[in-house]
Amino acid sequence: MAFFIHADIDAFFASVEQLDHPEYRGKPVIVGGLPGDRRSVVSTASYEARVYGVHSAMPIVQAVKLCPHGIYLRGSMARYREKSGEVMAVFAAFSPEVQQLSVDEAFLDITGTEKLFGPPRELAYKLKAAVREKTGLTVSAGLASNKYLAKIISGMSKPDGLFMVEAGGEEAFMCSQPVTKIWGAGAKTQEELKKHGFKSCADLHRLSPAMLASIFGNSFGEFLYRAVRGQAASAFDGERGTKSMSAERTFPYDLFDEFEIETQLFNICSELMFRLLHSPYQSRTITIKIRYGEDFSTVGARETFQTAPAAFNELYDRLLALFRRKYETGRGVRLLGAGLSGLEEREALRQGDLFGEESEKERRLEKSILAINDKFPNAVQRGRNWLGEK
DNA sequence: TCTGGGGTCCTAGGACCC
DNA sequence: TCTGGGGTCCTAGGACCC
Repeated sequence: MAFFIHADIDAFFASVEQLDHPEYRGKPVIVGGLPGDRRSVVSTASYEARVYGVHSAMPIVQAVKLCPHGIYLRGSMARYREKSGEVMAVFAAFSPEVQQLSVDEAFLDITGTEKLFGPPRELAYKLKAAVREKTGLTVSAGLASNKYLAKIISGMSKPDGLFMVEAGGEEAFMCSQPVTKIWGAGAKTQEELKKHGFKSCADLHRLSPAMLASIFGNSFGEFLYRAVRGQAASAFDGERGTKSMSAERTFPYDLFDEFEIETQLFNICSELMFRLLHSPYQSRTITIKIRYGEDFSTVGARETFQTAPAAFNELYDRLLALFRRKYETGRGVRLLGAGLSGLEEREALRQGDLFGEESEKERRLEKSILAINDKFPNAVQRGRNWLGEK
């Protein structure tokens, strides 16, 4: 009998800050931005802050109104990644198969670990205790016969929670839940469900696959059919290699000056190239993304080339050309982004690269330039600004 | 109170080839 | 003289998640 745990670190970013700064403990901590930061949103709020109604994705300005005396922080991803690694290492001691879903959560396949750690509930207690002892953090756990259900129930008794659905009880459990608990049905789908009068999962459970497909489409209909039976585990199956890479920036104020916009594109491109060169990937498909300030509308453009860009300049030239084609001159730019998709392992691509050696030299040169840029973030930007000043 | 940044997957339509 | 289907690759946009 297969069994899984979904383990989720409680209020992760905020908890790390409280761990690193004892003076923050017991106080409302809000990670995501400082009170003056326009257009920032809350990334994580500590439980002390949630009491005031502050939650993830809320604009910082709104959080400040609800909780003016809170401790506001921009946060440090490098630190969180480090701490995440510590927690994942603890997970790995309890299961040979740990599937990390994001920086703060993972599935553990605990099938057949009974002899080592006892029955699932006992293992979960040991796991939680070990995480707390080794890292100072608390996790909430969901235990079920499949990943999908484990994921749904790990959030049912936060923080420091443990919730289990016994084998055989999956369907009955889901039917007792409102449709809002369906993971994978977000705001738009909830609206749609409400419109049709579906309140609980039991309402959906009554429908045939064909009926669900006619309302929600084949793919999503099938997903819902399985979800309300507590069986949508396949949502987490399959290979999970990296498929795309992107960088984007929202500006505190809309940008109107074309030179400034293109300078920002240059910076975003540098960041993307830096990450690309530190990855094993290469890509022939580039994407740009523009969000206009006046109506928050977002447009994108994509182009696939015969070859992957061999050098930074080539990537930038391609992105710039695509941007100029798409951008409606005169409109204020709120967000600018660049991305690479259809990522392939670099070696495979290099086979068809006639100028492999030349490119390799250029790549090495650029790697060092970008490394300098990484240490002195404004060096490259200054260069471009200087070039641009008449 | 306007609404981040990094991803994944799905849909729909067009181009092109057989 | 009008018009098949299937497959593949590509683009734009949107829903969703943490």
